[in-house]
Amino acid sequence: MTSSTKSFALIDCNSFYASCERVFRPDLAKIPIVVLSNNDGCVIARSAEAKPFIKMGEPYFKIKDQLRRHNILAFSSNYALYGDMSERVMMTLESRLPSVEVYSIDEAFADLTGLPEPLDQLGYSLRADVLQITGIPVGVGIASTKTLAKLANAAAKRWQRQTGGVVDIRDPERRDKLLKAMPVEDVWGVGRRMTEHLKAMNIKTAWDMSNADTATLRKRFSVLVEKTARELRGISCLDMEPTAPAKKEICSSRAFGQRVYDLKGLQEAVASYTTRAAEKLRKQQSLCKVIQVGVRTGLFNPDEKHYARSLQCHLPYPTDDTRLLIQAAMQGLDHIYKEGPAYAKASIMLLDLCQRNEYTPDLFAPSQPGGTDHLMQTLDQINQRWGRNTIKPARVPASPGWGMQRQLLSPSYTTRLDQLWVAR
DNA sequence: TCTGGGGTCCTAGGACCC
DNA sequence: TCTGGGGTCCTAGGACCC
Repeated sequence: MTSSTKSFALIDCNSFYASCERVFRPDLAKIPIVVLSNNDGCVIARSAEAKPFIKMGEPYFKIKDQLRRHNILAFSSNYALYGDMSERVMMTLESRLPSVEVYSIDEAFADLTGLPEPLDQLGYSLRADVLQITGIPVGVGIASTKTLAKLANAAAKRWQRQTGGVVDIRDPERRDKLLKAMPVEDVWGVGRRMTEHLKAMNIKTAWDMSNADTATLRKRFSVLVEKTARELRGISCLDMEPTAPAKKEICSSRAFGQRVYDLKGLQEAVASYTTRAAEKLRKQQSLCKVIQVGVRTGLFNPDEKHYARSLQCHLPYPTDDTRLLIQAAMQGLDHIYKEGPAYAKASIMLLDLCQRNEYTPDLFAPSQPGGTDHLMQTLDQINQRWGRNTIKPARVPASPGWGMQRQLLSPSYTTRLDQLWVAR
């Protein structure tokens, strides 16, 4: 028996959000850019030119001077634009590759096993095609396991000029050379805490981890860490997941643009988030048995009194009806609301989900109203066609006082007719 | 004044059962 | 001194990802 070696690629967009902002602003090609989180809170993406000056996660208000000094342009995040650009990139990859797994908004794995050599040439042509069709630059890492492909991709990014953005480490010699050059914290699945532990065990590089005793890793940490070490050795433990499984929980949570002090404001926010979460729920055709509502004050201002509560409410039967979910969330909110605190954030979680077609109605459950399915379907269709919140629950305000701050927002070039490019 | 949002998986430990 | 043993299920919390 010969074990056939697999080939994986990890294709990753460079500075994705920043690159999206540039696609429709060619004048920004050489200008450093950062993209901010919701409410213009902190930095979540940086173009290559901005990286030397600005750290990831820095609060915007703290770095305004630095941005000005280095002529760095800041943008509010524009998820309508990024989501749409992501779809274009993924469709381009899917049209050229037999098996693609969309891993995140800016990354995809591909199974290259059995495709004609040389695979690095395939990598170069993917790069060129995606750039030409979408305007987004990508890097490609190729290896015999997913974890190694991630590492190869990191190398393609780090040594972009030398590698042309494509790195193939299927050759064991090249693989080992890279493993020795990469610090252990750059390994996929090794975060900050794990890095500390591993370093204490004298495991400092990816190479050290690939040679570590797997039984010890499993015992001291978990089976995931063990798998990571095996994958670094070239033993594939993580397979492609071609179709995304249904989510097991759905969350909608957001910090407010301004502090909220009254119950009415919280009710509006909770109703809005519940509406969003219910849309996601119906999109994957699930029903929800438990809804959790939470509120909290700010985390960082020492002058504000802390208050945080959350509560789970059990629905009488699994449902995807926005109205029932809002009703339950409102009852929960009543229980955890207290007058006084300066509320900074509310959240909704839909838990204990089941698939619509797997659900067997409970003989002893309270009688279940029929006929709401069609209503929710129609609602979704109208909002899909005419834009989010064309039809919405009365409690959801059109422009709430607590809404997001996005003062540096670029136009939604690709998803809004009224914000298209204008040719003169 | 101003510090993101949305997920997954694993493990330990408690509750409970026989 | 010694205070059963073994199993399942659930939950909270930790760690990780982008």
